[in-house]
Amino acid sequence: MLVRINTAPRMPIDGQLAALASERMLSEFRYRRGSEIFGEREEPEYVYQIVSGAVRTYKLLPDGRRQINAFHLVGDMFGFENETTHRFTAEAIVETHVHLMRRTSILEAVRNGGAGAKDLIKFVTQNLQHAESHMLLLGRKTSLERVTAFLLEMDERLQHPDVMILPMNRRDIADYLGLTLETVSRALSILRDEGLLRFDGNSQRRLELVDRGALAKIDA
Amino acid sequence: MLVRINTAPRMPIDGQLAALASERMLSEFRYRRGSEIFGEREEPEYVYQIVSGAVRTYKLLPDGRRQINAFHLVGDMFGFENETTHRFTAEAIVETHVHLMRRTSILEAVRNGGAGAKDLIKFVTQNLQHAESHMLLLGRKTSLERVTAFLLEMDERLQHPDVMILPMNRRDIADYLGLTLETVSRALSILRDEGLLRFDGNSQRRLELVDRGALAKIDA
DNA sequence: CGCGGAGTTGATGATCTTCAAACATGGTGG
DNA sequence: CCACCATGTTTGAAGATCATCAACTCCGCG
Repeated sequence: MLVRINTAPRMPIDGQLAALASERMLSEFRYRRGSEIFGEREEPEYVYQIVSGAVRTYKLLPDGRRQINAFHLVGDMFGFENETTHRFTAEAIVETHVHLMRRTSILEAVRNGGAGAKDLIKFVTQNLQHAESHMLLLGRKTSLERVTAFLLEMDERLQHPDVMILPMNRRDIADYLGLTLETVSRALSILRDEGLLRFDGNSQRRLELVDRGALAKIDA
Repeated sequence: MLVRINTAPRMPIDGQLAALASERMLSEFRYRRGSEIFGEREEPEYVYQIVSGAVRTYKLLPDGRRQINAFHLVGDMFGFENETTHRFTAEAIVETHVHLMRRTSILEAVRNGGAGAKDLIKFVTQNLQHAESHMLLLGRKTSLERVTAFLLEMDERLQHPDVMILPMNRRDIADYLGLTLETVSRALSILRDEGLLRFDGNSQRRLELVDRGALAKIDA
């Protein structure tokens, strides 16, 4: 049996602003694992689309508590701002290649009243929808439900691969779900012990969802 | 000394879509305290602007856990959807008067490429920004920080009244902050005991922020 | 191989929730 | 106009979940 994994074939680029993107693309850029792409409160200059790799965007509290807002995977666009400052910090989770385009050229396209405006509304709306369902998760779900929801979200975004390869570590997952890394680890162990989930071979980053139906039932 | 309170003078209507709204307004409508304005998964027909009163929008989990997404106050618009279903339920917290306009007429305005598109992007972006900072609150702040943040948010939205009159009860606040009503009550008691906050007269819904600076320091 | 980051697991503890009871508030009708 | 009642709020005690602290193991990489 052929095993699909989620790294090998580069996924088709499908961001809502793809048309704008490809027309206005400036250049490709590479970020090393862990490096910052832009910082919170910086002035936005570019909009980014991921060619390969993965990115986390997050906010920090003064004492260092971190809330990861979103993970951005291959094909995703991020970094767009209407306002004059970024609302997040963005970092490459692994070595990441992106396409850059100038923010101003996107804004211009919107001003010129083309299809750009509608695409942009859709883009922002999708971010909003994600944030809304994430608020429900953060405000009201248990740790087991959160971790399950995370797995199902990744599964869907990676198009249900046989083996899911997670680019992020347990701390990233924890900071996305409003938990600690230990709690994430324990939840994964429970799901594994219940047979809903299998770690692939030796790696704790490669996992296989054995029973998506049962997982969906856990995620309230 | 003259005491400003936040109910008396009807605030100027200032939603981002106000221009569209006033042009296309259909009619005024009244909702009784506690009544549903629209339900999650319903097809959106109208966009609403609050003339008087207050509205909560929320999502429910199957077992009844509730996450209130936002409170909408006088002048605020809500209920706009790009998609074909509402993503929330909306209920009147107190007796509420709204202006209705047809959703389709807004969409039309956007399609026609007027100023509508830009206003709409701004509107959706502001909702997104609110959701993003609320994710940080829900994922990473303590109960005392959450309640403090709530008070400061309301204070600002009501334009720093001397006496803040909250339309919502403790359970609503709790479901907004991802807490229980008891925890909210305890946090308010702490803030009162520390002298940062005063209950006005007998009512637990009328309160005065005595030391906004100290409150801002608590809200990390 | 061995080193260091990452992950798991266990023990303990803090915060928040749950359960419970008492009290306050504001609207209603006698 | 005031007593009454439903609803809302506070406070306390006990319990659950998740966080913290700690030790150990695993894995990937040089």
